[in-house]
Amino acid sequence: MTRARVLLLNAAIGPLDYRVDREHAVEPGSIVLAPLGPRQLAGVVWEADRLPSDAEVGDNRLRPLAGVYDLPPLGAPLRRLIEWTADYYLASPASVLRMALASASALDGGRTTVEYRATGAMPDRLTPQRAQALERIGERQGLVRELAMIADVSDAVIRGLVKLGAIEAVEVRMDDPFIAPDPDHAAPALSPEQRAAADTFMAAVRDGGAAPFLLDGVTGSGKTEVYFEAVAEAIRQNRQTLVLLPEIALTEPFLKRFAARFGHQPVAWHSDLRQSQRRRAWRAIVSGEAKVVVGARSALFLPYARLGLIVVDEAHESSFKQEDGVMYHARDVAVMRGRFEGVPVILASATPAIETRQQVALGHYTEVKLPSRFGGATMPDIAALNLLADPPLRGRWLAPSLVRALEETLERKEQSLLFLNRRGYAPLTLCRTCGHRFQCPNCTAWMVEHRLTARLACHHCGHVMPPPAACPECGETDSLVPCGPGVERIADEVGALFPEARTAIVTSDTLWSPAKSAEFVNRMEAGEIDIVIGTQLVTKGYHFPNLTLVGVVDADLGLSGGDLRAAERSFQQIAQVAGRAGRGAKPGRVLVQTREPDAPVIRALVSGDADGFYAAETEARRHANAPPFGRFAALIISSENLDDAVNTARAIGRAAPEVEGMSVYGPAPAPLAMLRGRHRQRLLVHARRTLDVQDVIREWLGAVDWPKSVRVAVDVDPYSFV
DNA sequence: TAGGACGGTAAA
DNA sequence: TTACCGTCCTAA
Repeated sequence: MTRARVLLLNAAIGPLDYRVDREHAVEPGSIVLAPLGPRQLAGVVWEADRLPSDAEVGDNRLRPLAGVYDLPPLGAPLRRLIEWTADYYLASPASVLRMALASASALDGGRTTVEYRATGAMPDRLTPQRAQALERIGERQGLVRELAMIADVSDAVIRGLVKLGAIEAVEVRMDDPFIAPDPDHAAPALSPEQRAAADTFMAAVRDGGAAPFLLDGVTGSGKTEVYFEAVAEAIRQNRQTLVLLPEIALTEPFLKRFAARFGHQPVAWHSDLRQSQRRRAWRAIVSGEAKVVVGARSALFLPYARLGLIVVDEAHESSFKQEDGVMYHARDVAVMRGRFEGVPVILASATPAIETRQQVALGHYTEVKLPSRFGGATMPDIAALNLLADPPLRGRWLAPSLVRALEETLERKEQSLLFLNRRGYAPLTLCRTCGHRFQCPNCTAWMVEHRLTARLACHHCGHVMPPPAACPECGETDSLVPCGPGVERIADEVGALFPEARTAIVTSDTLWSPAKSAEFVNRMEAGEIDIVIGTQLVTKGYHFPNLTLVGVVDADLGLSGGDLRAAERSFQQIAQVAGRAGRGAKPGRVLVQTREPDAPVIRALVSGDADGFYAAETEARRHANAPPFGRFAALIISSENLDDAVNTARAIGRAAPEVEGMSVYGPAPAPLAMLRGRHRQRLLVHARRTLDVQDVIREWLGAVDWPKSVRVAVDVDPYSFV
């Protein structure tokens, strides 16, 4: 008898054994439907055939599989990736598998409809209507009503012919096929530097085999054009390409750019797809029809039929780190998938992460450099503005010299960008009389005032309230003051300074849909905007040749807090936003407002000494045994009940094993002590690189029990320490 | 004693 | 995760 070990789409249970009946042929990877208790669940065969009839569950207790889907089995490399991800990030294999089978409705088949066409057979009794119908229909195919219309007979005549076998029903796929991009549609003229880089990647795609690359090119160097050549090569080889982008908001400009190069858009994959779009995309990916897929990190686990290349664009972005559910880092998992599938992986960035640079230094990744801007554009000139020496007016945030620069840029009819990584109008509302601060009831966070939508909002849980007229504490009216600036407040300031200037606020609040994003790009390109005020959303991906001035409103913002990556992240963010300036023929200028012009980050940005900055940061990390030289894991213990969370965290802390090369800190309230109504405690594990922390933690947590209401999540290689 | 809330556990 | 079962409690 045949046994199959099946991994079900149920995060709470491991693989279960089933009986495979004769009518079902399965192999490892087959997507099947299996009975579980009173229900049926989709799953994937993990092992088949040669399973021993183990004593644990005897043959007689096995239930038969309910069915096998008419889909290609998941390949061995993907199954291995699922196992590796579950193992490394301490997640259940089923929760990783769910990302691969991301669309339950796609398993059942694409959307179809039934049409009718003549079979060529003549009915026994050929009435005049029937003869007329068959003659006029000819080779045509359509719905009953359409055929009746064409033949100018009633529906009943057509249905009669169907019954007699003169017309047959055919199932027709309703999803339009995706049009394949054309690798030779509009191949650009590349600089010699770009050509050499492109040739390297094209050779890697042609030769196949795992090969991680770091494409390290300054902002405006034309990295996209270079990896597009690798994509073109993959298309020619009839292999699929996956391009990962850090944010959905970036897909829209990317799709445009891709279509200009390849004649057609790639297949998009992200969490905002409608169910029908998701099903259509999933099936196209599985069949191999989708030649190029561009997506957010979740596209990484899809079952590509013939994967040939993975590109991770803006690979340094921390949004590649998933912060809930399976807490994986898409950049790192992409490299693993490339290894298992035996395909090249290109990590593209102007400001690569220290972890990635270290892989290059160790010889694990090949670095390909583009040290100069494309088309003769020069790197922008970056200067620090000391806010202590040249302070803004009271109640203002733009220093006089930045205001002058904006004025000059306006006079030249060029565009400016003001960068502040804070959504809304003001991050805190305070009562001047009693000192009351508006805090989110569910989170340890202030309520942020949003004037555009007229409300206070929590950026962590989405809690909103109308703007208060009076202080809820002391009842005082006219006593509430907004503290600190957000982009909306800067936009107000710009409006007051330059009433004639046309401004646009660019944040996830204003560019919440692809259409809004496209509209912004169009207005920018048409010169209908003079000054953009934006959050980190505008720091990457955009290419506006007439944008020549970038102002960083508060460079010190990212440096506060004890995050081990704070300096690196500040550097990347400011370097990226600075990179928006002067990408065309006109030179760019960048003014960075700071209270600490002598901080290493600011000095590095102004002097352009990225290498020196990275070298010092790397040395500091090495000294502190921080990643990539040592490793961290965070245990987050959360519960709606504070005592339960605290007690469980203490119990876990007490059970911490003594392991050579590993220290455990805490428990202590997690940096966000309350989030979405749950109290959070944290233990931090710091270990040497070579230690198998996952194994230690698995064993450690396996020996501790906690109430059902308490959730314990492990964040391996955590990114957020704040 | 019926019926509901709760907690533990099996699901192959 | 979901379904089911036993236990305990309350209302009748």
